[in-house]
Amino acid sequence: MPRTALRAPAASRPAQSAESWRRAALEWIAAHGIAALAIEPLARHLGVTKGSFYWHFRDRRDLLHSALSMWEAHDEAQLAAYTDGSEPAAVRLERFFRATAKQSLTHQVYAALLAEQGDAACLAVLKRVTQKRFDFLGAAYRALGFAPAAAAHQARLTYTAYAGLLQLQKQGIAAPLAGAALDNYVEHLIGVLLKPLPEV
Amino acid sequence: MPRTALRAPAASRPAQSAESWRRAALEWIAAHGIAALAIEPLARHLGVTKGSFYWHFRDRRDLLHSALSMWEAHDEAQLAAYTDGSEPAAVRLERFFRATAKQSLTHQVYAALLAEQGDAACLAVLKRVTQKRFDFLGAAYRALGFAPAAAAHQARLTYTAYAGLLQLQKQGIAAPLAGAALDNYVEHLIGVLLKPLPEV
DNA sequence: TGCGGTCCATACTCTGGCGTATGGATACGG
DNA sequence: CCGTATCCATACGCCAGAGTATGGACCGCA
Repeated sequence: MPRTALRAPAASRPAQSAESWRRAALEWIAAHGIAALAIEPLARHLGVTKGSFYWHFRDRRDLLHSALSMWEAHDEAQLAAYTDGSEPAAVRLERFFRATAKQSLTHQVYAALLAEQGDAACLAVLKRVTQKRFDFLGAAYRALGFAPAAAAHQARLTYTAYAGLLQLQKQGIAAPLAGAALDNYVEHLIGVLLKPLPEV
Repeated sequence: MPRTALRAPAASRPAQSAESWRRAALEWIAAHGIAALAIEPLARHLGVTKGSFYWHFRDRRDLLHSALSMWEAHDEAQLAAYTDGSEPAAVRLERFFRATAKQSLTHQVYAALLAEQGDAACLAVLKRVTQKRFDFLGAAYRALGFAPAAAAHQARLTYTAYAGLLQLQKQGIAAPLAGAALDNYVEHLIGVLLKPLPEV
């Protein structure tokens, strides 16, 4: 562990190796899951040894929490990009749908987090991120004219469909849905999920 | 490992300890995931030792595959109950929705299987089960009057919403949705997912 | 030139789970 | 009453990964 840096890390050198550990950890999680995040295999993957790791981090939990914090911040920034704009709700949601449909590291990490149950801190991160996204969807649906209760239900339906598709894609089931097929499906989703509810 | 039983297992005695191992394995998987399925902890949980395990099974893979086969057979039987009936498609689907909404061991195991990536055999089981359920939904939607492509999309939407809800519930996020709230949501789903598509 | 600080390699110990070997206990048939 | 088969406990060896201790390479600076 870095003993309370007495001197600033010499801004000239890169020396951002802690960052690479965090990034590598997220990629590893996305690929193999949280439980599979081990120090020595990751070190081998990076071409270094544990000596490096234990200089930058206290232990495995430290790396895990540190990496997830980084991920959470990134996700919040991502979401904010869709909250700030003052465009109409329908347009914003459509844009959100289309952007979210594309697989990326962020979503893979989310899938891993949702899949395995890590410790309390991991669950807390997962809860915060999920709640933020959920609230975003609920607000969007209300802006679309849904009644509060219906908006909540619709947000839940939309979000669970997102989460479920993530899992299925991750396992290679339900065809990767690339290109035209994906667009086609997204259009279907927009047709079903973004239309005002029929009076029941 | 049982050396090629020279004599039938004396039908008088229960001696079905292999079954208890399988059941316990499924419960353990439902609770802690596939990766966490270990022999010694499970033996401690059962109040026995590894000696018992290695008499009934060759190794960990043996138990895992054996338990999952049992689970798969159970799931197929469950699904068949909704395929056999000659009731109208809409009624059948509604019944399916309501029944599926209740959490149970089967669904927890499915969630675990969907979450972590085990070996090839596990993935094969997962694929078969998913495909069967998916086909069931697709056929039901076609019977409801959906065009083939739309039925496939709708089946995907429905199924991913199911899978996603499973995961969220498993993590204790999105409120367990018990009782009235659950019924309420299921009604919403039926309203959104079981109505014929509006002409787009 | 030597000194402190940064970053990593090497060489341990320790823990937990896997798989094996072997013997003990119980029940049943002859 | 003995032999055999079933089922499980005990006691090992083995291995991978966690965490620790220590030294060494390299750099900036006085």
